Amino acid sequence: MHISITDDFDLAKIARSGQCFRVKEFEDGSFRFVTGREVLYLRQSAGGFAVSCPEETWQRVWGPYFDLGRTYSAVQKIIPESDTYMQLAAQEGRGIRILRQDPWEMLVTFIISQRKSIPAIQQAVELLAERFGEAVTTPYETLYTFPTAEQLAGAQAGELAACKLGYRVPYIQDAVAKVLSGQMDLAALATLPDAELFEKLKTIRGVGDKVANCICLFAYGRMGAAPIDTWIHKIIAREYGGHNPFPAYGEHAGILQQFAFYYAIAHKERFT
DNA sequence: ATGCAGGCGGGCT
DNA sequence: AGCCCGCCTGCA
Repeated sequence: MHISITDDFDLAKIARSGQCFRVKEFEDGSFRFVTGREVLYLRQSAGGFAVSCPEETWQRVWGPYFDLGRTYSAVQKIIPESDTYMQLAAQEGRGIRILRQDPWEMLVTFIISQRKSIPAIQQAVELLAERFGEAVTTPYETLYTFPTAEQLAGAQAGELAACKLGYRVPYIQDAVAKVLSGQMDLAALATLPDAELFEKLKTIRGVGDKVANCICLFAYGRMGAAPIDTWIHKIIAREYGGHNPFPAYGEHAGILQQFAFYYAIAHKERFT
């Protein structure tokens, strides 16, 4: 099927923006995204995109996933002239979207992410999926779903450790236990105000400010959440004299944070 | 080879 | 409340 997207939308930038760890970029310029049991292949073609799913699935699953209901081009215009770094970052990051991903997957993935590089995170997530997820076969490949809490519940600590989770194993076990017991109802959390959602997520071991903000932003679409990782920390120190510029951007903070992050990793030399 | 990579928990002040 | 240290593991 062929679709058109009029707003800012750049697959390569989205794939490299560090918010999703299971996206695959093929040599012919096409991309693969996975959420739940749904797998999407798409590539840019003549004024739009060729997508592997039917219209119904695109509307129901992938439109929300790519946050197509929001106009990202408008965000470019709200940055004041005085914020020169953000102007630059927003220009460079134009086309990135904040993906609306599965809360459970984000919870586990961002617990894993601490003290790991992006390739290392990807590796651990793939190992988890291969060992505990379910196989899904497409015309192009066989891949594995991200394991549910139920699927991880039976895992021995040693099996989790074999997925290169290291000291995070008890954190993942705590997340599994809290979700299975109903103590942490991830679907119900969607109705909570931002601050309450944030605090509730932090009751899981291994979830601190940064990880909780990532989950708020990438799973619950809380655009005011602006996670401060080492790169954003460097940006604040180096470009803003230690003053965090993101809170002042309110409900645009999360999107701008993502632009700022993308700019930093694309120009590492400027921050090292 | 020390230090670091998209932090966090626990103990201390 | 804020600071410091240790921590699985892979990599340069």
